[in-house]
Amino acid sequence: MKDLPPKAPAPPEGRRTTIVTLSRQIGVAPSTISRALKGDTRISAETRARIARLAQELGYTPHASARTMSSGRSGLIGVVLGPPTNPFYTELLHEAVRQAAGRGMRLLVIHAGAGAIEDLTADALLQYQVDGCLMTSVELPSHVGAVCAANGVPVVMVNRVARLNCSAVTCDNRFGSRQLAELLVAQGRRRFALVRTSTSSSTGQERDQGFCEALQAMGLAPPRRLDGRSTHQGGYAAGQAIAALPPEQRPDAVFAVSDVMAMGVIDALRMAGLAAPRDMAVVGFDGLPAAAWPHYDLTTVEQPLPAMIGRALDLLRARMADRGLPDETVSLRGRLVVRGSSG
Amino acid sequence: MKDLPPKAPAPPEGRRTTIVTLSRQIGVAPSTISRALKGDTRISAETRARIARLAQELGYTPHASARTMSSGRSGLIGVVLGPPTNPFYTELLHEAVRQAAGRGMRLLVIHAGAGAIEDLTADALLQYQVDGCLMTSVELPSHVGAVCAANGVPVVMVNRVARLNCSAVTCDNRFGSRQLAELLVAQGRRRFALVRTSTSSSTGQERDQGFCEALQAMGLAPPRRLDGRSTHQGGYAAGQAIAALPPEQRPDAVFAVSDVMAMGVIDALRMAGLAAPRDMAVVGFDGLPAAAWPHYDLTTVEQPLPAMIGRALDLLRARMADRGLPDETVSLRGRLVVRGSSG
DNA sequence: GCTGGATGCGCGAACGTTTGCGCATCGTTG
DNA sequence: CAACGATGCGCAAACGTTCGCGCATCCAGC
Repeated sequence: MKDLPPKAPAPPEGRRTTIVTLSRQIGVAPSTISRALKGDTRISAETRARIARLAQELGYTPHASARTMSSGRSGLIGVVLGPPTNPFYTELLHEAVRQAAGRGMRLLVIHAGAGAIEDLTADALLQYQVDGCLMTSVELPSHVGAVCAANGVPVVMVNRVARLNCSAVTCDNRFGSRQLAELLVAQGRRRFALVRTSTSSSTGQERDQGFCEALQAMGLAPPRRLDGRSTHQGGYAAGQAIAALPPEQRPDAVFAVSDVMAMGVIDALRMAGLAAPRDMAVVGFDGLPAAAWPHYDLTTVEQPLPAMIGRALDLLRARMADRGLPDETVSLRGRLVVRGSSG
Repeated sequence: MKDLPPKAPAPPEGRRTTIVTLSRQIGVAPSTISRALKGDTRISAETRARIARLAQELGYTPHASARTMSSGRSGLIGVVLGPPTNPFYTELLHEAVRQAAGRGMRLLVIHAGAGAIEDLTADALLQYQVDGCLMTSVELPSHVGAVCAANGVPVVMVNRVARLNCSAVTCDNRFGSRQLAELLVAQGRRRFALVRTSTSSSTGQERDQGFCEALQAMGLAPPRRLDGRSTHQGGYAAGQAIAALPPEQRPDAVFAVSDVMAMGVIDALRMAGLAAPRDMAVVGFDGLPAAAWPHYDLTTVEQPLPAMIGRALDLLRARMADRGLPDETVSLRGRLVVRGSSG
């Protein structure tokens, strides 16, 4: 099924090429076609080859709905996406689309954005018989979770710890934050500020805690905490607040628990005439492409997004094949990327 | 079908509630249930009410695949999304998700990113019988277009002029750019630079032309052109190049044909010790939320995204109902948003 | 020559919905 | 009183796949 020749986009005849079309032309039963195309070895290699050839010649494409009807599997993965204010979700979606295609899965966007999910929206899960669900939103999409649980649809949370009955894939937030703390301390920084998230984001909490524990372990005072609301604007506001502090109270290092907030901090500092790392080190977490821009040159922990999505899809696939597999939580270590902003 | 009460997430019995379940309980034929739920007036109002009540009680949800099989319509809209480097596409996706849900449509992500679309990916269009396709990518997704055309799937391009046989919804790029040119000239700017896109993006071309025509009409010299590659980084590089010019050759105004590049320009200027609008006015196009940040305070033309998506979905819906409607191109005027960066 | 297992394939039901057509029943009109 | 048009609903055939069985055919072994 690899390098196909040009391939006629559509059979000239009005009707779609189906398994029955093929079966008649070859002279075997439709069930044989179905099995052959799946590579069932009970069908002779020769017959399989003939069928594959004809299928390609006629531009046969399986009808997903028909398959869903009879097999119960749709090949669809429902996706619940976080708000557009954090580019991380955009990266995540792109990676998910890319990897899903390679596994014969498609992404059905159930919901995108910050708001809660309406019942009507969540119904898509049932209507389209999604095989699994990928959730990335920071907020807990209550109804979707309930629907999935009630219908045995496996759920995997990405970048968020599991709630309800579901699996999860996250970056090792504590470890990453500890690395950042240790880096900063090694650079000589001693007075810390932490820009946290306001929502009950588990990811934010873990990064917060990991950082503080590391400071404590090194015998340092806990950081001054500011709310960054998970957005650039929130980080900007926090940066302004920090810049407005009298110099003797100013931290010499700022950890924003997500890159997008760290960028806000940097921009605010710069507007106030301060610069990272000259006046203050700034570090983030996520590993957004933008963190690498010379403008930010942000030290951060890069989440292993490809690996995370890969594991998430694998977890889903395993649970589609065998509901009843226990929930699983996977934590992957990110990569500390030291750039200029940390001094 | 509005304010539903809590609604049992799933019927306790193992099997899904179908139209047949309902028909048996009510004592009418399945076809009657089907018609009643669609509000067919051939079914008496009383029967319809009874059916609606039971359906809700049992938590009936139509089976999308079954519907697709028999009616040929899937309720799915294929989406081809541009690269993650331009936040505009993220905004677009979110708006599309929001509006599609309200119309009983769902979004199936066919492809996301900058690269060309593989045949295997495009096959999803056929497999899932998408009713229509929304394309936003800057690049021309050749194969998808061909597949759609060959199978009578209506296509609407958003933020891109029509090619092949399809409709399109765009912002009035020429008009918007002209407004920007006139604004800048009114502010006393005379020496212009234009940061354009390298790809053969129709949108970029139109904005470029609109701006230049306006300058010409006002008797001014054409702008110096730089390539911004449609990314922040590209804009940044262009900004660096501009900042590196000897002062007497420097433009006093820069038009980047998309906000994301304009932001790159601003960041580069700032890094070089220059500032907008003090040393140079900078304006963009798109109306990204980020343009409003105090950090950028970017004058721009805001694309009427909600209206654009709305029109796009309406165009699709009309063409699903009646293939054979002629292709249509809709151009909507954006709103000039004057902020600080234009001086 | 008969049993026994591969090997290779066909039969037919099932999945849940839509939809064209047709058939009662009822009230109205000529 | 017969003919007739509404009104309200049922019948049954699709739609394209999958999958549990079951049935030939063939070859080997006793």
